[in-house]
Amino acid sequence: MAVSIKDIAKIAGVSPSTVSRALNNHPRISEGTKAHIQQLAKEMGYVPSSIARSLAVQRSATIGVAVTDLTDPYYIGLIQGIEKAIAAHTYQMLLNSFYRDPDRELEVVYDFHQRRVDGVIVTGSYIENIYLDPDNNFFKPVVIINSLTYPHSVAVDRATGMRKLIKHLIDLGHRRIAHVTQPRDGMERLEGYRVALEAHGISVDPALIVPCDGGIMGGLTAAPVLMNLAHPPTAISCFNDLTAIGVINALHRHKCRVPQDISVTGFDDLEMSAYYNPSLTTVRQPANRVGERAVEMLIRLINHKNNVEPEIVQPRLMFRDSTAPVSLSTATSS
Amino acid sequence: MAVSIKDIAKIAGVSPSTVSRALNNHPRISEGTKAHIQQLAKEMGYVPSSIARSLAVQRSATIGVAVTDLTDPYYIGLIQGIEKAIAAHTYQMLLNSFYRDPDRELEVVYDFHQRRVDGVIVTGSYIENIYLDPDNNFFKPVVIINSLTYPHSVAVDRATGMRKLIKHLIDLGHRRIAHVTQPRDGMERLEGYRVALEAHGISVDPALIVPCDGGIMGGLTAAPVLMNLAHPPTAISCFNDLTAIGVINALHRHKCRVPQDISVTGFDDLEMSAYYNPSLTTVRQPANRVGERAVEMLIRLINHKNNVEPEIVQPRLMFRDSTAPVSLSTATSS
DNA sequence: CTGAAAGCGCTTACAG
DNA sequence: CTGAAAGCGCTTACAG
Repeated sequence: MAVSIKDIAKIAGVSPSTVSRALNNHPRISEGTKAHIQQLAKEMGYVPSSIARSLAVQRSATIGVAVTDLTDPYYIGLIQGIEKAIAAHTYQMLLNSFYRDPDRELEVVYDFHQRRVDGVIVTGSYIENIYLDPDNNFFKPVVIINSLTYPHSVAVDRATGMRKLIKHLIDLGHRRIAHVTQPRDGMERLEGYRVALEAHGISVDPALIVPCDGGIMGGLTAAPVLMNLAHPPTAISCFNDLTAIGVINALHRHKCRVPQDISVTGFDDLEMSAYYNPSLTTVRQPANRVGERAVEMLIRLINHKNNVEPEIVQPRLMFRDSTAPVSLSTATSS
Repeated sequence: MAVSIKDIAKIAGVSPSTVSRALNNHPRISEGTKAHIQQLAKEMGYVPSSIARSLAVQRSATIGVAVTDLTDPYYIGLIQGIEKAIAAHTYQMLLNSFYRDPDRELEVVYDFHQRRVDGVIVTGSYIENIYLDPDNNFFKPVVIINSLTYPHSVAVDRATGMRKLIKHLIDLGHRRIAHVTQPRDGMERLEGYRVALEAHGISVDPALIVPCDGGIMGGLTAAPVLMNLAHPPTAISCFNDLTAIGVINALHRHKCRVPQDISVTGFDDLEMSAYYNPSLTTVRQPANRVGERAVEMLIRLINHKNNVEPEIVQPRLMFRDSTAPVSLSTATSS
């Protein structure tokens, strides 16, 4: 269909080998023929086939990225960093989401292998052990984002982030602090919450821990559950910023003011969160940077550098307007 | 490196052709050998090479997607729809952004052609004429999202959306209506703004039209410019929701209440916008659906169906809490 | 139902 | 500096 190296060779009166070398700036080729062939290629509208090249050289210059959820802005931040770094290294990105379905995750990564990507990145894997098992034919390196156990991973220390955030609330005088958790991905944060409370001699009240789906809707449904408690919280720490926004919306409907009547915290620090009303106190996960680091790590692995170590990055607290000292009225009434 | 069809053939004692057919469920193959070979393939950890297959069958089952800006949630909505539809058709997606750089757009699409994608989708192209030019060797179909002139495109009628939105403001009594525009991508919306004003006998005041970058920051800087006018607006229509959020933030800093003192409108209807405070009056662009439609159209083109016509989808107005009747004080003072 | 052969479009060690 | 040949891992028309 398209013009090939052979077509050019025929017209130029040289061998295909020569055309290939001319096009690839091979050192041992006369300047004359090189120029001529490159000119000819342009005229003939030659577009090299990377797929034929990939077959010959046994690398595709492609990285497969399997992402947890395209609907969650946090993962988008990861993708931004990944895409930028991949492009900077002149790779291409095959992108797929698996929407928290382990079977789909496996399918996607298997398909990446069929397509002979040079490596894969997966965010929030549910099946990381499978990648470790040698007889699964996953013969390409895979880097996992946000695993604490996988050897090739870059992760944010969320437990510590949440622990500090809860400490902030305690310092503000809060004692009844709720946590809206996401059962699949929120275990580290929940742990940080527990550790912080216990470190301050506050016992964990199971009634104050409610599950959510990780989106705005989850916050919307979680808040009423908490506010209808006989003994409601004075602060609500949320799985992420989206949940916090849902919680704040529900609170407003309950005529609860944030932060005057109740404090609310997020997690992620989405771009929007600084401009929400009230602006969100939250934990910044440096998603772009984590994405970039994952690509760097993967490329080291692809190039068989063996000095790769798991990376853990510390998140940073962002104190803003959605938290305040516990209000006297609420605190005494509780 | 990995096991190939030939390896299997050797062990099974059949020809590679037979292995290929067994693996592909070819009709004329005995059940016995088929089962045996499939079993063997599994045992040997065979992972077929789609890249070799692509070379042989001359299709890659891959679609290239070039997207304007990965940082803008509107485009993410498009990508969600695209990814879903691509996966449903068992294609794979190669994703790249070009961040509004026409040269980069061309590079990306050229690279897609090198990789022999079966088709490409580009959002908000800056170089659509190039795709039309027959001697550019773009021998694969390309569908453009949001072009009004390209023959294979699906677009939202933004001019009409904006026109209706402005009419809504006029119906609320507003006469001094500003528009925060984005010079590259906002021309249709600006046009809708103009047409609406003129249709109601309101002359367009150039001082009320200010440019922005399409993000929150743009709104943040545009609002003060408008409020410092001798004759400030009573309503501000924004390029998109992000801009509106920036504008509202800046307004709050100016001690202006939205919508009591001034109305603000967005465009896009991001998920967040219904949960912003105040919730945003805006125009919904059905990004997911547009993305899906673009994939459907592209696949028709790939399969050489010739009944493809440009699609234009009508957006829908979402009336919420960021707009209100013009306040008497402000209106009379102006 | 199965095999030998040619081909997809490149690259690259080996000769010259 | 250039060419002939083999190979990357598949598919598929042509015979049998």
